[in-house]
Amino acid sequence: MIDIRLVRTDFDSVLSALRRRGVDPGEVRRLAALDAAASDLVRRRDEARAAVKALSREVAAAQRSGEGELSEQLRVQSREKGVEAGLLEKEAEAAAEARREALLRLPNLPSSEAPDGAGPDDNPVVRTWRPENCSYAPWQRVPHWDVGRDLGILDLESGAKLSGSMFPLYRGAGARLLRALTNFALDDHLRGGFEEIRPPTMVKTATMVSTGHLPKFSEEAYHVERDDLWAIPTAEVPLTSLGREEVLDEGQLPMRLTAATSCFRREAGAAGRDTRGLLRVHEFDKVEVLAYATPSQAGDVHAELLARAEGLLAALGLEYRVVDLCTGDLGSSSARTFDLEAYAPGTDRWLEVSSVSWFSDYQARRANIRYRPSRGGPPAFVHTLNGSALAWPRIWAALVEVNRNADGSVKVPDCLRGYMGGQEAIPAP
RNA sequence: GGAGGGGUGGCAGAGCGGCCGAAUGCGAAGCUCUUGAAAAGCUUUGGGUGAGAGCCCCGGGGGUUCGAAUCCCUCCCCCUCCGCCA
Repeated sequence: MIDIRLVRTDFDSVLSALRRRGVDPGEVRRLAALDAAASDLVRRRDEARAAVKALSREVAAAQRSGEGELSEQLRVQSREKGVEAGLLEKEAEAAAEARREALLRLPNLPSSEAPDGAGPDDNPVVRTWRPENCSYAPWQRVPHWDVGRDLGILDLESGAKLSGSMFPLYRGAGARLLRALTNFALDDHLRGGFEEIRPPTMVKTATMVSTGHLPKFSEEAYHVERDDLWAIPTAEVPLTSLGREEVLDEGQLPMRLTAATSCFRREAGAAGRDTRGLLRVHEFDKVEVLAYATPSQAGDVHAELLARAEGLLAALGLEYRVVDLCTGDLGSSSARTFDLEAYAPGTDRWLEVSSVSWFSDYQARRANIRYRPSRGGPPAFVHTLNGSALAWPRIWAALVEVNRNADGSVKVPDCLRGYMGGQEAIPAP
């Protein structure tokens, strides 16, 4: 959530920043009004409570000095004040709740550097990278579901038999390729100074709420009712919640974390889209990078996370482009996001394989993640950043399409061979 | 799953229903002393909100009371033992 004090002290800039992302100015004005009402009630409630406390002390004093009658009078007065305070308390709570709801509805202020735009079509491509001698021959124009089936490394039918459509099953070298990708990426991030985490994949409701995945997106997540646990849609959920209610030392920042987990998405809103192959699946593996940083570090860390994801794509030899999400397409928690899209020649599409976001203090405020400045002073909210590096099904798809040889076999990228027992290619049957 | 024990400030650890937002110790910061350091002594040292006075926070929520860290209910979490188990 954004800082309510900004709404009080700098209303106009909040208004214009949110207007860039298409927020109705009326929403912001309504929030300001709710805030004023809530503050007023809090003040009146506190005055009533202060009176109760003062009277209570007088009751005690009167009792000590044996003035029974006076004590009884004061007791009655205090009780009346207490009733008044109780009523004001209820009102103040309701007002605070209304304010909180309005506040939670507002998205983050976009970074001043985020490009303006109304939707996905307005996202500028900031750069494109391609390997040397990059070209696509006819035998690379085969979609991965055909390549995978022909080589016996992707068995979508069996996945569907076990769990339903959009639950892929990889086998043989296909499964090993996934494992290689995960080890390759984790090792790379370890060398970059990241701490490897293996978090739980099922989390409590409170954990989903603190990252903003609930209640808004409950339709998108798998829920185990008996135990009231949620299957994580991304490792961002447990990793961001790691810092929940914590006060970190500034010396620990930036704190860099990486985790490989399965991710689960119901894709309820995307029924019928991308139903073929690996473009959209209910369960997939992903390596995530995440950082907590001070506000002054955040810009560099954002660039660092982006560079890591790009580095992996380049090492894998995939042509990719970097897209700067415009204000109309930015996720609601994010101040700035770069998407990475890899080119898959067989399906002839740019596949979103990573999303690298800077959330400023929006998530940290909601999850209460702070740091203690080493120069002293009160704890301040950290900035959170995260990125996928990378999401494997689409990478897997792009890889088998790009690396398909004329004879139907698929070349294993150099960087993965060590993780594949030296295997240079997945042979055609 | 069964039986017990426990959740208090950065940590450890006290706390008859009424100067308790909280003793004490450790840790940390500042100062004095010292060539410097150690030691010693003195001082300071939780968070939220608010312009401030104030108000709130002793695992979460609710209740009793003029007044709750302290009493009651409830939920959560942790620990020990037993059982089961990859």
